[in-house]
Amino acid sequence: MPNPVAEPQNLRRVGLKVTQQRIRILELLEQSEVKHLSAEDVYRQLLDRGEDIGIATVYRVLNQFEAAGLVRRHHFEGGQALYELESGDHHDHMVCLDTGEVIEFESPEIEKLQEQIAAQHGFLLEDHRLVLFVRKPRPAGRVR
Amino acid sequence: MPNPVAEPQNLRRVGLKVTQQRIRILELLEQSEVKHLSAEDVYRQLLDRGEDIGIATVYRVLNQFEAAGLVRRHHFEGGQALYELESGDHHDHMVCLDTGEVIEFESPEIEKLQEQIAAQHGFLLEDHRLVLFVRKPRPAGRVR
DNA sequence: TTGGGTGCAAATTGTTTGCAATTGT
DNA sequence: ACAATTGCAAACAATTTGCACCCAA
Repeated sequence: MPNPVAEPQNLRRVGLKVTQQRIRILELLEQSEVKHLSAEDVYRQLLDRGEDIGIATVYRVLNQFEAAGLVRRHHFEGGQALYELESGDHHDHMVCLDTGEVIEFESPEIEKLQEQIAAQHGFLLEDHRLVLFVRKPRPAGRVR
Repeated sequence: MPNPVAEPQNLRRVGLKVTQQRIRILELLEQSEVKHLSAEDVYRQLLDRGEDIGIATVYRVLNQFEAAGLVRRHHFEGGQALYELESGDHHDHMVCLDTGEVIEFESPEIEKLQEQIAAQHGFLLEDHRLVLFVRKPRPAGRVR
């Protein structure tokens, strides 16, 4: 079975007390269809589920999770930050400009090139952010 | 001579009235040593130069410039957006985690890979954002 | 002259923080 | 029991907006 993230030991492992709220947030991130959620999304969905939680707690917990490496924070387009569960694999994102859909992808080739470029400038690559903004091509022969 | 950006015709070309404020902002972006400035940076520096301008105008003008393709907005780390003159060439950025220094670089190979990846997913690449977070390596043999 | 542009202050949006009450260990 | 965590409301930071006045075309 896949290692479920919303497990008490995962919280203990990173030195966080196992509270209802933290478990609920992890569960939500894990179960959600949409993988990239804003703090507001998390808050609203938990309220909808009948959970008792405050927006401040959501922000605090997401920050702690990020610091602990449990989640990753993104700043695609639009003011708010989006959080996704840190799955371990390094993947980047493609955002459809028409639908807002977020697609994940991996490219070891690009990663390697990034390392090389950093090295060429005398730096060590610690992390990176790559987002492709894309669009469905107009089908051939189809015109407005 | 290199085509100066802070020229009336560049504003007219994109359908914007030629105002003192717009000219001043373009001049500042063009002359500034540091290429990536926040709205606040632009505002303060213009005030320091003795210009009479409001922060709201700076935001409005920078937004118009972005829409017109004259500047590019970035969201590296930290809350605020940074703006840089759109120079035409496609370059990406490397941010030093220790110093905050921003280095620009180009990589046609990475660009090509991006196109391929988008295509593999049935999309057309419209734009992208790539930021490398880097750090100076601890010199060999030197230990804390 | 006149519609776009500006400055000011107030309003929004997204996020953080102080503090008393609550809860996990 | 005791420190960590929570919820609320207030505080913040970055950016946007309403509106009366102003200025480039």
